[in-house]
Amino acid sequence: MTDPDTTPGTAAGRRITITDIAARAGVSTSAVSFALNDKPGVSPETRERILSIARDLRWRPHSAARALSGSRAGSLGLVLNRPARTLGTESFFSDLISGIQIALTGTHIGMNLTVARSVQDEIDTYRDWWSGHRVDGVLVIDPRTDDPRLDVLESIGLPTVVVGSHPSPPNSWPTLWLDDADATGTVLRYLHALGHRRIGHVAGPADLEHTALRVEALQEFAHTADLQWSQSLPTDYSADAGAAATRTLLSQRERPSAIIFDNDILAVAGLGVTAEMGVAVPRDISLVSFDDSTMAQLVRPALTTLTRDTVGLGERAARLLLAQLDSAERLPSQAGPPLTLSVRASTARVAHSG
Amino acid sequence: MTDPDTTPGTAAGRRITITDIAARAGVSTSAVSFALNDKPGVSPETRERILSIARDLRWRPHSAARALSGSRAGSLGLVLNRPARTLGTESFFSDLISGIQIALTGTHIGMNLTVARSVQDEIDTYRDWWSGHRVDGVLVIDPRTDDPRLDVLESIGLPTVVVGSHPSPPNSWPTLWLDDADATGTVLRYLHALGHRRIGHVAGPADLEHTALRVEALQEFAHTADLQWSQSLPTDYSADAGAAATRTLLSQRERPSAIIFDNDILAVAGLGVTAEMGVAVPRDISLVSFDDSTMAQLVRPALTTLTRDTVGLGERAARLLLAQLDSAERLPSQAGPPLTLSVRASTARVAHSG
DNA sequence: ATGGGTTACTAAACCGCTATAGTCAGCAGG
DNA sequence: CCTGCTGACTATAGCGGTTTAGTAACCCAT
Repeated sequence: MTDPDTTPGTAAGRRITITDIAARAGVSTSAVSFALNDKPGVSPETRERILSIARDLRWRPHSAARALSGSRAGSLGLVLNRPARTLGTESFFSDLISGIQIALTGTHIGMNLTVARSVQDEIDTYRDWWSGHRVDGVLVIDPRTDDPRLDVLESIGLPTVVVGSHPSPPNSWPTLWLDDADATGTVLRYLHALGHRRIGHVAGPADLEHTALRVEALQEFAHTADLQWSQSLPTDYSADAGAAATRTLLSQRERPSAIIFDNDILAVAGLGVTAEMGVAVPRDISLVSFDDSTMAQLVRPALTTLTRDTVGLGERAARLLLAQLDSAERLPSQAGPPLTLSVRASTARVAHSG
Repeated sequence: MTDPDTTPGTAAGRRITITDIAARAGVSTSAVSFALNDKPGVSPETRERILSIARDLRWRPHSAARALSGSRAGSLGLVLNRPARTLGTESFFSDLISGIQIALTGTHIGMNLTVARSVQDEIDTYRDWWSGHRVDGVLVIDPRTDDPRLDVLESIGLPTVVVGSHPSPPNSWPTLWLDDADATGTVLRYLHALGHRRIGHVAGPADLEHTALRVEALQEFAHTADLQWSQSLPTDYSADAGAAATRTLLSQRERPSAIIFDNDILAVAGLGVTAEMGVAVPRDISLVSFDDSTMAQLVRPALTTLTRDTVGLGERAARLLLAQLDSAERLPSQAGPPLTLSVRASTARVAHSG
């Protein structure tokens, strides 16, 4: 009807483009582009003039136009792939995301997030993101043995940083890794020192790398430290599975004096089972959990946990990915923040049994 | 050196474009575009041929190109703005995100996520997203009284759906709302029926709309149902604040026989305080929590909660936003999924006090 | 046979930005 | 005076789609 630019009250204003800046500065759009991207081809005075106009006009690059003209999508991708139920309860993801965001503030880079329901689903997402030019790189969590996701990411050449439990092989995408075996050793040595010789383990999904590492660490420890008994039971990280596994462990003829849980949900579910079965914590049994969250501190007795700085982990992973985007070669893997033991009320010296 | 297309082993393959499809089908790129977008202008046979080639080639639209020409960014935005600590523990956000993702599967629309540290921060994000054409619309949560975010979103004309506690005023962006006053009434009537006449309330931040509604509902109920005593204490949703508020309530000369918590973190923290102060749940005091999460079910005693389908909420909010994107007018607000009371072990008839 | 209306397509402009090739003035060197 | 070079720009060709304005072929009615 009327010129939308001048119609008062129209909802959406027109966005500022470099053409507007060019017009106002009396130069070509190329000059504006050079100035805004810190490239040679404009005099210092002109550059400053252009920058100040851009600032005045609150100009922001049209991310699609940038992405289209070759360079960057200006976005990182993260796919969450865990049972929906688990997702919400664990603080791991939100902490990780908070950390990523810290790394991203200041840069004009955003984050794309998706929830996948299977590995195949996740792979499809990576493919879509890649062919759709939606993200410049992705963060992959929970690496598996012979992870098909990494093969795909390798083949399409989508820059990746893995958050995992050991350095990635040379010539593959870098990993930010946490030493799960070492952390498990820390817990086991502590329990051993408290006199525990029968140790149960309510583990995560068997195909996750860090599950394997923890299970292995327990087996090895049982061997070298002459435990009387030890057992790892895999779960899907759900509360129900955690409760069931705990019931199984507590129903042994001679029950364990300590149980290690692979995350807080399993641990809290297990704690509920101890109450249900009349086993006192920590008098009759000691509980330790991986993945320290607020929940672990809030339940009674508060849980002894392996604390790790997940926010810092996310931040460092994102920074590593940003660096990888700017690098022609593969960057080396890095060791992530250490896991430390936060001792609370759920662990104690083993009682002299009658 | 050599043609990257034919060089074996090069990491990144070339992306498929509609030009490839057009060449293979022997038609123009326009015809391909028509076919892929279900627009008239191509015969059914040609359309089918084009579609099958696109499928074979695993073509995906270049989101940036689409965004640039078609004016759609192909992405929704969500800004999380709560204390970092809270973020992780509450399942609300992850559930909401899961729901949004459900609504988004199938569409070729993605989700942009950011964490903000203040309202101003959040507003800046919306501005950036809008001028950078990064998102087509946003989901706004936790509306406040006289919310400045909504003013900004209104003025820049960025399509919005609010997740709130009452319908939005006409001619503003639609709200998907949960009836907090009604839900609070449900809890209060139940507690009243159990004989409770002294009811405490550990609330959320005072400037959130739903906090105000709940506080108001309690006051009104206290008046009409002749409670002997009632009090709402605001918190910042943190566990520490929840514990402190609970201590305050339990330190009354004559303490409440029931406490309502505005979310599970507060409730679990409060439950810890009852243990610490030797107040038995539910014998001495009944606890009810809003925002049912796994945590509420896992602690002992399991918490009676107001259960709501947060995943469904996210899904419906996203669908409403998608519909709003396609609509010229403002869509009407909708009532969200109902809140229902899940009674567990933390509530009981009030004991006859001596 | 002519005009008018479909139908099925193609050509080309355009979205905002980047990047390459040109243009032009000014200056140095032979 | 002509050539060559440099610095500061401009013109313009994409990037991969969408969309508008043709256009040619065909059918039907007059």
